[in-house]
Amino acid sequence: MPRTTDKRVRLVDAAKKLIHEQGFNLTTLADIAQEAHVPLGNVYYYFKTKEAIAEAVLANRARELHEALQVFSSAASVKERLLAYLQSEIDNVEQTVKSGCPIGSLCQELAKQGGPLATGATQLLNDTLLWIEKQFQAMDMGDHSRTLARQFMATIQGHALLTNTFKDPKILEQLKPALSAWIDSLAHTKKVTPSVEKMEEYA
Amino acid sequence: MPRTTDKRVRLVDAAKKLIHEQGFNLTTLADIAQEAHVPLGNVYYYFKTKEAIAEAVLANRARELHEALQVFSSAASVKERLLAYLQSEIDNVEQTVKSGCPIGSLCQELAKQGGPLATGATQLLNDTLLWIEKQFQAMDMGDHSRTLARQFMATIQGHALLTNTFKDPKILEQLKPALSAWIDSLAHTKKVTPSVEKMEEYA
DNA sequence: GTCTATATACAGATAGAC
DNA sequence: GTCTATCTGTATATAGAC
Repeated sequence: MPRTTDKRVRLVDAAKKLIHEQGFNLTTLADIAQEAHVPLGNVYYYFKTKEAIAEAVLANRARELHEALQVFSSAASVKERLLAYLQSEIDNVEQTVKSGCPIGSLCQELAKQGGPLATGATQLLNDTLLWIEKQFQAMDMGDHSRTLARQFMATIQGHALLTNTFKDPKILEQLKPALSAWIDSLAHTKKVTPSVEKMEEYA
Repeated sequence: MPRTTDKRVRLVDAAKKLIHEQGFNLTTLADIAQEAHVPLGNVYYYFKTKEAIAEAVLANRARELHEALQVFSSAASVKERLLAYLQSEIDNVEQTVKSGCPIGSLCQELAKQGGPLATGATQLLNDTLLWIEKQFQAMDMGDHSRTLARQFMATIQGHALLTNTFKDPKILEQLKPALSAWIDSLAHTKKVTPSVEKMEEYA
């Protein structure tokens, strides 16, 4: 963390990094203070509690996420938009190898302790899911958009878990051709047999 | 926890339950002792450290897993064997809604702290993955068995994460017809076009 | 606004009576 | 083998000098 930027920003950045790498419960305020080059006692001038820092981290991730989704949304086709999202995960694959998906692993951990932190983390996954669902709606997938969105997100989250567990970036990287083909197969299936029944084969 | 069974067993069962529900780091020895109806000081007669209890829990889960895989293996067809595995996850869906997949969430948490516990948790996922891979090999999927196994497991783990995050058992339950159809499509694809290229569409 | 020193709480772990 | 009492370390959080 650069020593020059605003302390509040440095603290949030440090917390964001350490919470991802070590998890929320294992990360101490002393860790965060050290990483941010801020004396421990000074942390409380900026944040009343440890939870308050975590909330700031969640807000930061939310802003970051919405900016990213905005960028992905500018791609011309549904397929390009969905693959842009996947590509952003692949761009961070070394982080994922080391510590898992920043959002997914946070949800796993915070879901267990409930409270406002769990809600905030869930919101991140939910916003992403809604964005993905919108893409499938643009593909005229109608009622199946939600199921397809879950399938898409679960595939990425599941592969992120395996990538982290087995420390192998290829697991996530190999998803790109596979999901690309999957999206094509959906469009293809739709053209050939627009019946609802056929959809379920891929849902 | 019944007060009558052996204390060591009660401690492991209590730790297993609480670690699943609260995570390893948030679960204290006092929690475990209370749940097992064992005085706190007595815990150390059975386990030297907190880590030692966690290792016993992992060993317990490993035994349980291997017994289950043994049972699934007795089904007649590959499809039935794979669906038996999925069904076992669905049978525990209320647990998953509450606390996520016992193995997957443990891997997420313990991967971040490294050490022998992370290795033990990884082993559980790896053993499962190898068993799934064996099933696809029995379907003559050859080199693609590993990729298909990852896809299968990632789908289940990903949906377990969403089930837990969004507190909705249907997310996991709806997987059964979807994965069933997916397995059929693999077999069908294989019969119609046994080329490697076509496989990747579903990988 | 900044930082040192410290209060408070509770975790893991131990000693030793029974 | 069992359990109470306690040690020790460390985390969150506060008080108050500068």
